[in-house]
Amino acid sequence: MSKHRPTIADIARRAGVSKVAVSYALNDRPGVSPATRASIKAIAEEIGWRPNSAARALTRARADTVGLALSRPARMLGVEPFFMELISGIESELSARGCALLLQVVTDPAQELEMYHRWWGEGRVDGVFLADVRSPDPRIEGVAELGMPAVVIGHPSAAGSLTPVWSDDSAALRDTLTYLAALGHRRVARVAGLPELAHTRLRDRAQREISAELGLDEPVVVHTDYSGEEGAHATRRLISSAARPTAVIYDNDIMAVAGLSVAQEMGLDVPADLSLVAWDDSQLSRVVRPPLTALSRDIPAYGTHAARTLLAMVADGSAPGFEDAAARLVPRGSTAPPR
Amino acid sequence: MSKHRPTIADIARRAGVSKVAVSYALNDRPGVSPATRASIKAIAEEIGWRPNSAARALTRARADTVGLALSRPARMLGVEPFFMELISGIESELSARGCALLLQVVTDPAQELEMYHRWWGEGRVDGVFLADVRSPDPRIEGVAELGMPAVVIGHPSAAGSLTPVWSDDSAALRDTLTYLAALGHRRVARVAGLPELAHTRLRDRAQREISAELGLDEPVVVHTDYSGEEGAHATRRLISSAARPTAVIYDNDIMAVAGLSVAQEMGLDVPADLSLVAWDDSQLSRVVRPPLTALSRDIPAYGTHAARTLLAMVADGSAPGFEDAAARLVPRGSTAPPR
DNA sequence: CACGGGCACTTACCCGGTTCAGTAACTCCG
DNA sequence: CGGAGTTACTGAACCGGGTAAGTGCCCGTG
Repeated sequence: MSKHRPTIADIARRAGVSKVAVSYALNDRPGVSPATRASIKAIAEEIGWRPNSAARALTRARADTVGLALSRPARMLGVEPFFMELISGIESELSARGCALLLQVVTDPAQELEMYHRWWGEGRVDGVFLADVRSPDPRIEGVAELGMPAVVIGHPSAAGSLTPVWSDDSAALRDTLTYLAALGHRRVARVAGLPELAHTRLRDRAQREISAELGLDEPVVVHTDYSGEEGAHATRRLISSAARPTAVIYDNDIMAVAGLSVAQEMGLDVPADLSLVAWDDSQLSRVVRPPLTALSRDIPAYGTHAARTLLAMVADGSAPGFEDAAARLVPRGSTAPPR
Repeated sequence: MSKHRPTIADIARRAGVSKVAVSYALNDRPGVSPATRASIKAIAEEIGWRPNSAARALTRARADTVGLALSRPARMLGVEPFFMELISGIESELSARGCALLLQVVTDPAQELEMYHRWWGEGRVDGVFLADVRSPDPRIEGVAELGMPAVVIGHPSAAGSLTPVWSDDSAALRDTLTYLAALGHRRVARVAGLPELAHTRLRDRAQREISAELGLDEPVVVHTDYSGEEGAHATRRLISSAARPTAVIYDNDIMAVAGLSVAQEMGLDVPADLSLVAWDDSQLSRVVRPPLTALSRDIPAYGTHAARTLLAMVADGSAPGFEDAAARLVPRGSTAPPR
């Protein structure tokens, strides 16, 4: 067997036609007789021909690849199931359309933007996803300037001129606070994520407004880096504070689990003494005791929608944003009326 | 500003030389005077030129990309921090060498092999990683046949003719069992992962052999799908069995946490009534009460070594395998002498 | 039976960067 | 001062596909 991958020239030689005829035949374009087309396809199949993606990218100016750079420290990435689930959802849509995902883990947003410059300049990708949007976020303007198709995974208010795919955190928070208020809670605190992230700020504001509306106390919000350690620390502080909250909402599940452990360790009964809600549901929420009441959403579907939107942008030059379903509150054993 | 990305022809025109001179200048190859080289580089910098990766791949027959396809169901992926940490480690090495990572989540190994066929046939990747090796695993032979550089993330015994990068699970298990034996445990069970995975089998065998050596009881091993649910279920069964184990080793941390919850729910005191050990450490192990004794390893470093090995294979055609450090036992509050 | 038109296929050239084989001009040396 | 060797650079071809613009050939038709 020859050591080189077969090309259309090889097929053309075998079929006794020009390589143009082969190209037409394989791309199902008119200009070849059915008989020739069939024989060309048979030969292609037989020698295991695949179109060289580089050659194709060169003429079509399409890479059939989209990029995702994540700017979180490595230790943070393992922690949250969110990204893996998002990626698997993105993938399922991409692979169905023969598109690949280029992934890069970087340490900061500046480096991420530089990555996008490189990818775009090198023609490696047709578009990118932007996650973990900050406010303000230099990536937004940077990517917009490049004219590269991009989908922001986050609220429109933070997406600038780019196309957003988002879910309504405010509605989810309203459900949760309404539920907690109905149970009789008045002091609902929140252990939030990184304060520089746009969605953290949006949640902060929504919580203040909705709390006021519902007649709850002004909420105490503690910002963390999403790690279990900081979640535990924040919980300890909240429990020890003068106006101890009767319910706490955590911006991810690892912090909620950490909070649960801390509360139990400090002799509190969950949910009688303290109710806990985890934002984003995972197996973790279900395996601890009591199981955690959680804000559940279909993250793979979220990724799928983002991918679909990005592919539409690449194909048509633009695409409408997409609002995904809001997270759904799943009450479990960690919430109850306060004592 | 022109709508097209600048090419070396643009630079050549501006510099008043041929595009060949530009190519030589930009690649630091002899054949251009220092003055010309400098001016060409300045122009390239000024107009923001980047080499088109497709064009480059076409001539050099190098994609500067390696692939990783993961064949686990989506819901499984989010659960384990392992892959995200591995990927971030792989990335850090790749990006330092200007290489990209193509990621694909597929549903089964057959599809994964098909993916590798496609990638290789299309010239999209220079090599791939193989994770979650089964025994037997059709991917091993399939990839070997293609002649595609590949690194197996797993034990040499399962890697066939491919190059392995692995860590010694047997040594880690020996440390753990020796430690538990020293504490006085005799019935040490294990809640293991998928039985079809080669490393699960290796651990199973090692556990039997080492247990016998140390004079422990023949170990009970329950296989699961790595999910918290099955971990909880397995733990319930073990606790309810006639010969209840006094210590349990879990093949991942989510199952260990699930097991901890189940044990506590069933009224057992951890560690007095039941000692627990988690294989692979994460934040999770530290935030629960008691914190879990864990087999800790530097997973990003593992990924880095795998990437380094693969890049060496791509460059030189072959590379020696690499044995990474074995997991280190980190004793925490979940292990103690049996009552 | 000449002519328009469609079919099946080819020739020629492009994409963007690399490589090989020149070719002038300039330097060195006997 | 002629020939060898070096330097700085260029033209043409190539990688593996794609597209635009032909070119014969057969067919139907007025």
